[in-house]
Amino acid sequence: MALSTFVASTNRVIALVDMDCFYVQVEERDDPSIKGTPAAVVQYKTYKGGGIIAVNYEARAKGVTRNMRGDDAKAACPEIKLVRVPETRGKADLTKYRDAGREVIQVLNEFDCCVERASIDEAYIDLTEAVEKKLSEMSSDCELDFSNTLPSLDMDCFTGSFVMGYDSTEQWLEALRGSEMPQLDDIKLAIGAEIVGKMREAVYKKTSFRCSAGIAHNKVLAKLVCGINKPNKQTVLPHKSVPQLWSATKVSKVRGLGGKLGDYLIGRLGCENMCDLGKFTENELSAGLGAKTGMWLYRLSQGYDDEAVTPRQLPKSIGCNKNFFGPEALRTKEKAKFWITQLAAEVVERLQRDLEMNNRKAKSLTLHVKFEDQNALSRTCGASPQYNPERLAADAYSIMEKLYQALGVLPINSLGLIASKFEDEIDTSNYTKINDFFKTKPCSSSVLEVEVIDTDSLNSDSSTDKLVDSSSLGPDSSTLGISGSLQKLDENNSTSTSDTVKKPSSNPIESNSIVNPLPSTSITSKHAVSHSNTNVTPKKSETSETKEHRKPFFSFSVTAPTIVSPRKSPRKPVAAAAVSSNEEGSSKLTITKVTQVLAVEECERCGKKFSPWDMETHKDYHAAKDLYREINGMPPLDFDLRPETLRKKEIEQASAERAAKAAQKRPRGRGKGSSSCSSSKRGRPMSANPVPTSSQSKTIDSYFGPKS
DNA sequence: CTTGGCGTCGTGT
DNA sequence: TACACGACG
Ligand SMILES: Nc1ccn([C@H]2C[C@H](O)[C@@H](COP(=O)(O)OP(=O)(O)OP(=O)(O)O)O2)c(=O)n1
Ligand SMILES: [Mg+2]
Repeated sequence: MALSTFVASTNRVIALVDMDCFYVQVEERDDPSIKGTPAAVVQYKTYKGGGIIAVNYEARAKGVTRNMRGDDAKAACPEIKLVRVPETRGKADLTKYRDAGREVIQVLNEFDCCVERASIDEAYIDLTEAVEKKLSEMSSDCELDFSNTLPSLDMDCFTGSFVMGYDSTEQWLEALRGSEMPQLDDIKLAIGAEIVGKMREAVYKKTSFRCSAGIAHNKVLAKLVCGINKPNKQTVLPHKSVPQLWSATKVSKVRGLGGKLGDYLIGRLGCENMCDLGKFTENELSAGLGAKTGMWLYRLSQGYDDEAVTPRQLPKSIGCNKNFFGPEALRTKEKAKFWITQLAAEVVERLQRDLEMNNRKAKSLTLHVKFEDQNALSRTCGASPQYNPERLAADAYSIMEKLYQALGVLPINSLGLIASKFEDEIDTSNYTKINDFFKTKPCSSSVLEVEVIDTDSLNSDSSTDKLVDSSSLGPDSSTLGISGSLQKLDENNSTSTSDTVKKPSSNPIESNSIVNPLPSTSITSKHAVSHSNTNVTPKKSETSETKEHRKPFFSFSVTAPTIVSPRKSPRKPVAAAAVSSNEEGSSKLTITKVTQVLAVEECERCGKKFSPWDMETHKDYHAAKDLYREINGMPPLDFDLRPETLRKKEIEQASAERAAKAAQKRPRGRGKGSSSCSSSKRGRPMSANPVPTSSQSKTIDSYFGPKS
C-alpha cells in the first residue's frame, strides 16, 4: 500500500539569502543620514503613528519590534527615525521595495545558479552544481583526495561566517583536514559557504545592501540557520550538528511549524523542541498527521528535507488590497467602485511594467472581498489583454455588482485585486529587453538514489502503534508540496517522490508558458536557455549549451510514470462547456459566450427550457441563488456530499451558524516572542497541516478536535 | 471584529 | 477550475 521513497539527503548544498531589515536598508540607501541610528519603516501614520513593518538593528537594540505602532516605537526609543511607506492613490505603495528586491536577485543570478525568489527579500540558491564543479576543478585528476582542496579556499570569503557546532570556521576546517574519513558533505558545504561569501559581497558591492545567509543541505535548515547570526553574517550547518541544533530549536521556529501544525506538535505530542520529534516513529507521526506530513516530520527530525529549489525569480501574481475597518468600511456601491478603481489603477501600472520587463501577460483577474461580518470570498474573471485601468476596474466592479445583487449592499472591510496566470507574450513589441536572453540553472537533481521499497506492512493496521487517538485525526490528505500529478499518483497508492525530483522533466527553467502536461525528458538535461521571463541580465548570448555529461555521480530512477494528468474527456454538452468559458471580463456568474446555438436548451438545474439567449439570464438566476447559499454556509442545491450530521445542521441554522463561525474567525497571532494573548482562546487548528503550508478544511475539526 | 497592513505562495476539492 | 485558507515575509 504505502511506499517509502528514500533519497540522498545530504548531498545538496542549499543557501538561503535573506536581506537584513530590508525595507529600512532601502530607506537608508535613499537617505544615508539614517544609517547608524535607530530607524523603522511604518505605514499609515495616522492611526497611533502607523504600523511598523521593518526595524533596523539599532532600533531593535532599543526594543522596537515589528507590529508595534509608531507611537509605541517613539515611546521605546524617542530618537527613532520613522520612515513612511510611500502612498499612492490613497494606499501604501511597495514599488520601491519590490524594485530593490529585484536588484538583489539580479546580482545572485550572475553566479549562474538555480535561484528561487522566496519573498521580496529572500532567495534560495541551489549551489550543488557550482560546488561540484569547483570540487572537480580542485581535485583535478587526482582521485578522491580532498586533503588539499581545503587549503585552496579563499578565506576572505569567510569573514562573518559561522559554523554550527564549532567555535570558528578555522576550527571546523581543521577538523575536516584532520579527519580520517573524507568528510565530503562538509567539504561541499565549505565550498558552498565560500561561494555564498562571494555572493553576499557582490550583493553589497552592487546594491549596497547587506544580507545574511544560511548554508545547509536543505531549504528548511538553510533558512533556520540563516536567522541565527544576523546581520551581515552567514551560518553553516554541518549535518552532524543537527542534533545539537534540534535540541535548542523550538518547533515554531521551523518553517511550516509556526502555525497550527506546530501547536499540534506541542499540545498533542508534547514536542516543544525539534529534538522531541525524534521520540516518535514515522508511523506514530503519520497516525495523527497523515502519511505525508508524518514522513516529512520524521525526516525533518533527522535533519532531512527534500524540497527542491525551484528556479523562479518572478512573482506568479501581481495584486494589491486595502482594508477598510471600523468607520472606514465601505457602505455604498460608489465607495466600493471608487476603491476598486484605485486598486485597478495600481495593478495595471504594475502589469504594464511587468509586461515591458518580462514579456508576459496576466490571463486572470481575481477580486477578493471581505465583508464586515468577516465573511470573505473571491471571484475570478479573465484579464483583459488591453491592460487598461478603466477596463480592469469595470470588469472587477461588475463582479462586485453581482455580489451586491446576491447579497445586498453589505459593508466591506477589505478589497483585493490580483492578476495571475501569466503567459509569455508572442508579440515582443512591448518588450524592452528584447536582447535579454538568459540562462537559468535548474535545481540540482541531487538524488543519489531513489529506492522504492514496498512497505505494505507499514501502514496496514498499525493501529496499535498509535499514540494519538484517531478520533482527533486530521485528514489524511496532506501534501508535502508534491505536485498535482504526483499527488494523484499517491492517491492511487503509488509512490510519491521527494520534491527534489518533482520536476525532473517538462520545464526545468522558469517559464510562464503553458506547461506541457506530458513530461518527457530525463532529468539529466539540466542546463537550459530561454528568453522567457526572468528579469535577469543574461549571459552574453543564448548559449544553448547542452549539459556536459558528467561522470555518473549518481544514479537516478523515477518511480512516477511519465504520463500525468489524464485529461478529463469532455463529456459535457457543448452548452455546458460554454458556461465555463473564461471570457475576459466576465466572471463565472455571467455567462456571456455560447459556442453553439441551439433552438432550445434545457436548464441543467431545473429542467426548464429556454432559448439560448434567455438561458443566459436564467443561469444568472441560479448563480445568484447558489452564491446566496454559499454565503450562508449552505450546500449547493444539486448535490450535497457532506456528512449527514452537517447536512442536518445546516437546514435550520445555516445562516446563523455561518455568521457565528465567521465572527469567530480570528487571525492567528504572529508575534514572534513571548507575549501572547492571556485569553485562553486560541485559533483552533482546523486541519491536518500539509507540508509546508496548509489548506482549508471545513469539516475536519482540528488537530485538537474534540478530545472525546 | 484593530494580534494590527499589504503582499505572495501552496494546496485540497 | 475556481475558490478558500494557512503560513509567512
Ligand atoms: N509581516 C511582515 C514581515 C515582513 N515585511 C517586509 C518588511 C521587511 O523588511 C521585509 C523582509 O522581511 P524579514 O522577515 O526578512 O525581516 P527584515 O528583512 O526586515 O529583517 P531581518 O534582518 O530579520 O531579515 O518584508 C512586511 O511587510 N510584513
Ligand atoms: Mg530579511
